[in-house]
Amino acid sequence: MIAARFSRADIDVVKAWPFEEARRLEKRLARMKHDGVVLFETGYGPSGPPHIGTFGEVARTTMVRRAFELMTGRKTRLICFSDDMDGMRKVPPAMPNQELLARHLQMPLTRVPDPWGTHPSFAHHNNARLRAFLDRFGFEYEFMSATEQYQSGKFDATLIRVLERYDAVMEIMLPSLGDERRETYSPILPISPTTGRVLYVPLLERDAGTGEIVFEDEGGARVKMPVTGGRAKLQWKADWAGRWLALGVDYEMAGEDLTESVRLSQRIVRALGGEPPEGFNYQLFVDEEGKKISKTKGNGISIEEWLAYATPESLSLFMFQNPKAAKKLYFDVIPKTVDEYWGHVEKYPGQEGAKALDNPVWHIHGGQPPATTPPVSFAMILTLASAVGGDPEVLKGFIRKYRPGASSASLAEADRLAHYAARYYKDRIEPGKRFRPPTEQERAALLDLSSRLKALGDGADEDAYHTAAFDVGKAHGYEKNLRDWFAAIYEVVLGQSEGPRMGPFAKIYGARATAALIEDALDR
RNA sequence: GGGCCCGUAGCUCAGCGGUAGAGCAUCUGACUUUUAAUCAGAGGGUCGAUGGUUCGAUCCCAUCCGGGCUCACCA
Repeated sequence: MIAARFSRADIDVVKAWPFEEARRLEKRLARMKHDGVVLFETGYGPSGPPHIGTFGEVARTTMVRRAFELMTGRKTRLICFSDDMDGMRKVPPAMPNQELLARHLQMPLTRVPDPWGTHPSFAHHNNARLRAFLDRFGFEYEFMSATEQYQSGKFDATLIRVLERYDAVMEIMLPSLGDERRETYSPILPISPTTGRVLYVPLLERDAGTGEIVFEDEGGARVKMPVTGGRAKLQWKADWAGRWLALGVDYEMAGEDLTESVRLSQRIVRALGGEPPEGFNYQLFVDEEGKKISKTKGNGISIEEWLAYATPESLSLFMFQNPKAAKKLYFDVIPKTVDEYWGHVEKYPGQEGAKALDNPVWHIHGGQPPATTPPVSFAMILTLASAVGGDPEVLKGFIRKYRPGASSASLAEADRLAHYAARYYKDRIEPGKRFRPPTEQERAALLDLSSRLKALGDGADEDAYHTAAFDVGKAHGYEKNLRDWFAAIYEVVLGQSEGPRMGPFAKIYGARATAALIEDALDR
């Protein structure tokens, strides 16, 4: 259906990065003579809630996936893999039941009780949050749990393979380790049969033939047991490599902070006889000053904040743009990104072939961008909000005044934006408002305007209010410079230097309400 | 210090071998009951710097400068 619009020639010249990625993936598959279902993966660590980086990774991976599907017509899957068998290294702060968590340190996250008591484990709780999070954006994916994979035996063959290629794996890993860890390192971590903790202990003996290892358990006993069936797991870089091999992952991207890990995991998977997936390192986000975003410092913005003030599509656009550059993630980019998104939506229907495929909205919507745009820009709604305050209903009224001919679908989009704008105004603009006191001349004129508005009442025509505003200005000495009069209204009453046309404003906001606004300002 | 990534107009980005582009922002003009609408127009970049390859480089190569990440442990 979608493909009918684009020829192979179009697709071959598209420059948009998801297509560049798809081309690299296509080459990999050709090299491997791989003609099955193509597997994309993203990883998630369930020791905390999903965050903006989680969104970015899934969104960007999905963009590559859709480009690849269009390019090749092949079947694909996206696995969101949760590392929920990892041991809990430390108690995550800001959570209930700290002492309960503390008692389960080093245990697999699926063995740690849920501090909120709503799920079978801490990991189950966070996994559920991940899924709810991804579902909220409509991502198409399959969730996969490390614990389930290990326990089901899906990774058994890979664990045995690690035993077989143990020396090669160690040779890759050891140079990357510090002296202390080098002494005790093992790519295979047994789960203690007595305490249930993930053990970071050396393997005293190993037998690839029987699949058994010998290690010193907590308490000092020498234990011999098989690595299979969830009794042991792989450690980090070997784990990643093992997963690629066991699942047959074809594409996975990672943050640039993981560049070195990716390199090592690639070498390991080769040592195990596999082929590393295609993928690239996207850059991390920075704050307005170009500094790394850290949760403890609280710089930059969180996904919750972005979605409080703007649409998910705008966030997707942000993720689409320039993934190889360290992008500045701060408040001022939000409104801009929202309007850029609509600009791209507007252009899309008029674009053909490669041009359309280069358009970010093709990628944001997996080839099916919406046809409707709001009748006013988000910037416009924000300025409106800054004049009339953060009441979405009032904003909606204004939008209909500004664009009487707008379709209902278009207005629905604007209404959605109005709610974001209202919130943005209340949190970000209103606190910074500065009202100046009126001069005596202005005070008299504003009082006059207030009483005339009250006299006209709420039912009058907007022209009547507008005329009143001009009459008052003329009557109070502004006949030659009415601009100053209006500026005075905005600065004294609205706390800003510019504002809306007074007639429509009074009509929609209400004549009495406007009068009250003026009187409040004079009482300030 | 080593490795990887990035550096195009005020901002966000596109262009990736053939006389510098878009959106937003800014400024000007029009609409004469406004100053956020709308329309028309303008200014603004030695494409981080320097060398090299080429008839020709923002685009290729080298070096340098600036920024980010990474080089105990954990993931």
